[in-house]
Amino acid sequence: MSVVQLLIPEKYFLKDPNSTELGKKIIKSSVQLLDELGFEHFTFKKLAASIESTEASIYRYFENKQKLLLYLTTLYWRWIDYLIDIKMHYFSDPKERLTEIIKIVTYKSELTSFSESADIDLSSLKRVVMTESDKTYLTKQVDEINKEGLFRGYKDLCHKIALVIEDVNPDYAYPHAIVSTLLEASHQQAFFAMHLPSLTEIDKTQDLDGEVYQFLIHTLFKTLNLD
Amino acid sequence: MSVVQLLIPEKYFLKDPNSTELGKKIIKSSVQLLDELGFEHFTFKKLAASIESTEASIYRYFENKQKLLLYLTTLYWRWIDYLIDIKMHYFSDPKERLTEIIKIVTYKSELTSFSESADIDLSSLKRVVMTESDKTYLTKQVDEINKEGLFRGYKDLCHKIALVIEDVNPDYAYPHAIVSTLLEASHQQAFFAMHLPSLTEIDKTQDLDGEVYQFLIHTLFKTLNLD
DNA sequence: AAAAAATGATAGTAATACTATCAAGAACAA
DNA sequence: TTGTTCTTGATAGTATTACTATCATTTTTT
Repeated sequence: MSVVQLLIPEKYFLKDPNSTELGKKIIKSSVQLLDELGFEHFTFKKLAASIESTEASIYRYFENKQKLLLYLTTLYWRWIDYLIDIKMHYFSDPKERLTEIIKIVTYKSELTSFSESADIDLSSLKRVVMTESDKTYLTKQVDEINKEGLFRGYKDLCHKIALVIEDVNPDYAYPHAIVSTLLEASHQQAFFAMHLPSLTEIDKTQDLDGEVYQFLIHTLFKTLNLD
Repeated sequence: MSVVQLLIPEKYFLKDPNSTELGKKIIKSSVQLLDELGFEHFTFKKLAASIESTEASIYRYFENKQKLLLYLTTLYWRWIDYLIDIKMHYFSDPKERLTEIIKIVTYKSELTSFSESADIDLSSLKRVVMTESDKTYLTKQVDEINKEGLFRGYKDLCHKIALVIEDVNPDYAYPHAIVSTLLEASHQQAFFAMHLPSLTEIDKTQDLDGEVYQFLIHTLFKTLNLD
């Protein structure tokens, strides 16, 4: 089994967490703790305690918890991006390609074939991205963070999928808008199914991922006239 | 000109901010300050300073800033809900009704005819809802808050619109899901246009509200087979 | 005029989000 | 092998936040 290294550029950290044992522990444990506590109650002090290190040591890797979250979400999107690249080798029909992309984005099971040096629990990471990733940009510092290039991972992914959409329907006017809408919806609808069920028909007692997939495919195909 | 009183039930506050002058100042100023600082940097201490009162006094009205945000977002959704009720008197064709609803949701100018005893800047409130409202539910306390009934305003609105969708196309399987998706999208796409333009075709240098409207209408009508 | 309610003033606490300093141990190079 | 550098740990300290509590004063109600 091959080990994939997703390269995260250095603008995300002060010291590369992938370069040391402590760094890898920070990544692995932060995913767990974020999943458990949520971003608001997650602190570097608690993280330090959980890996038997110190606050000061963690601050040597990441400027603050926002940057750490940015690192983790970027890792997630880069990895989805990578999975898409691989699958695209096996499908050339743009309609099929679109279907496969939506599968990768929605199904937990599509994620498993990934292993990083700091072996991260991917279900946890997905839950963290689902619940916390919007907070990376819904802040007064968006423009600043954007200038530093820290939303690159998400933007690249969005653009990659938009190109497939242009391929399938060159007349459609909103390829990027529909991609960003549906990427967000994929997380939101799953979240609603679990916590605010009256906002969606998707039923958590059924096959949640499958239902989200059906909803997204239906919306996308109708919108792009692919039926 | 008639003054509309939107009733916000008492579960949102400790003391009704609409019942006193100080309370109205709290509401009015909190919208301004939230717009200016963002939720993370907004504190009751700063709010107290801005209205020349004290932290302790504000805590007599609201348990904490999350509850205050919940109050404000509910005010916003209730008011959209109310505007829809009015407009529905003038339109009986469900397709037209849908169009009018999307207009209310997207266009700033549709909001103006509202005046509350604590005269709130509606453009500010809309910006606050756009940027901060997701944070009311993206938290570990969702279920608890939901049990208290504090998402009622948003859920009621979503259901009201879903009924119109069922009216226009009884065979469509996801009325609530598409409504929650597009309500979220209406804010997100405007936010992206302003801060992360590569995620959308919507152009802030053009008529932003109008373009969001076009995108939503297109997506909705295609999805529901209304063309 | 008395009672009750609302507000202000002040103080205090635990937790958060850092920054700084110094010592100890590991790795690595000459 | 010794010396140097790099990494981590230990500890301390600061400003701010998110509250809670108490008591005095002002305003409103009866």
